[in-house]
Amino acid sequence: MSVIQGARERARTEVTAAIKEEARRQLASEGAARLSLRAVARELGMVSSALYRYFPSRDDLFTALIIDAYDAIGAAAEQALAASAGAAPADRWIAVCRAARDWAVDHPHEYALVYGSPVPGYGAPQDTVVPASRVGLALVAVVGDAQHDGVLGPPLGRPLAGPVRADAALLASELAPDLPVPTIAALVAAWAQVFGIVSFEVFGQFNRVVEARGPFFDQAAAALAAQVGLAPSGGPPADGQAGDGDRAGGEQRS
Amino acid sequence: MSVIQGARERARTEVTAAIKEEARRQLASEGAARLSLRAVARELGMVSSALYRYFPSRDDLFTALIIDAYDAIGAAAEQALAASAGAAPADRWIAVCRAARDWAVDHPHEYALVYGSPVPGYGAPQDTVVPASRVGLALVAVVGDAQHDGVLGPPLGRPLAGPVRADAALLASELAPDLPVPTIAALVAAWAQVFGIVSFEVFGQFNRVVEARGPFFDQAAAALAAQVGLAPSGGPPADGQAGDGDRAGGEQRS
DNA sequence: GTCTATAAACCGATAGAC
DNA sequence: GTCTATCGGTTTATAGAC
Repeated sequence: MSVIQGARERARTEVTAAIKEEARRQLASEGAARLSLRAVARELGMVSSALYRYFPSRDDLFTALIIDAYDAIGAAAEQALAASAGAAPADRWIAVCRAARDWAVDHPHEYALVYGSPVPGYGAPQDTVVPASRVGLALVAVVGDAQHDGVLGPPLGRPLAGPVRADAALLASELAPDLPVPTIAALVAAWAQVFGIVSFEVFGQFNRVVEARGPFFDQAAAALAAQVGLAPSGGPPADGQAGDGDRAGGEQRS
Repeated sequence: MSVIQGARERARTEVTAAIKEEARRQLASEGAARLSLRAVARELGMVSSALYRYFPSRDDLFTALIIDAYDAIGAAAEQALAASAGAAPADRWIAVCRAARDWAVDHPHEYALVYGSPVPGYGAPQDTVVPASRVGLALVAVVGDAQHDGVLGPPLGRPLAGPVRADAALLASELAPDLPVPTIAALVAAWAQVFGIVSFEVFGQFNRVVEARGPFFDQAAAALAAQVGLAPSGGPPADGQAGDGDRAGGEQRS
């Protein structure tokens, strides 16, 4: 790639980034379903048709935003995974969960784009599935490392029903052949449950119910760690009263 | 109310119901954010301005749909609660959770309306908060009945951090003064976690991951029952053959 | 790759006759 | 309480000049 082409490419990359950035702003004010190419162009001082040189259709812009969101929350989780290397498995689990939750709280509209209601008429293309799996794989990695270190206990819960076991066995063969099948089943459930807490917080279901949301989340994440077989590391957090900096404020910021 | 007024009222009720019914159809095809009064009117053979006699604004139609959805899923949960009276607490818990999940799977768009991404620009009025609490209260009732029967154990998990305890204590005083505070905290977490599994199923996150979704849900609900202190009733569902699934590991008192 | 112009729709909400 | 008509916007997407 020549220098001139490099410059051209760079300009294109910058415009593409600006479009996505403005689109994310509109995600906040209008929601995914009403994201409008024209409005994005207007705000950027462009004309609507110019956008089509960057994104052939509204759905393509959409897909780019979705992939970016999955990658961002996945990167946050992976960063916590790496930063916690060597720590007690239950603490690593909590750290990874917490990283995903913190990203979601900081980016509620992008979170809604990927973990909220599907947008009718939009079918996620195949390109989204790998980014979509990153948080889950970070959780698998925590458990896999614990297993490797010989400190993984059995998951809590009753024996698996046949069809559940079959699903889990298939998953295990694909992404973590060394983990016991019941552990995989517990992991999948815990994965969904973590996002249940995050969604309740981000989508406002905890309004007037849970105020200390950070500590509450950590408490629930710790219980989920135990559920998948990660032994608690010892004492509770710092139990103190001092807030962890969480406000209880409204769920929508712009 | 006279007979004539009764007839007039009835007609009004029927039109109102027809509007909501058509609006629910559009919820499915367009999503909440794009629900359009004009389109509803068009489909009903009315003129758009006529709708304003029934719903003063789009947001009011919205609110009605939301309340209906909360009431429907709440009624499903309450019906399972009543139908399971006398059964083992863990089984009642699973039945109530399963009723909510089944309703959600049968009504994905209404479910998305209330448990999915908030619609930007719409602020839920106070009228929605009582209906919104019905499923949660059904779960509280299961645990409260178990406590009343003396078969409620301690919740799993570590001791509560101070702020979490404070929130839970306030909630307990409002809706279940007889339940231990840690139980309330575990209940709130379990409540959110149940909906996490439901949302992952309804919103497509389980595609190509979990296929046996009913049994998987029951498995997870059973684990959550144990988490809030409801002892398992005995054997696994029916289906399970030889499990290497291991039972409860170390119990951590709270 | 940005522009103008255009097609062919759509929207919420209101005024005022009947 | 339904109608017509209207205000003042909005949208996706394309054609074709530059």
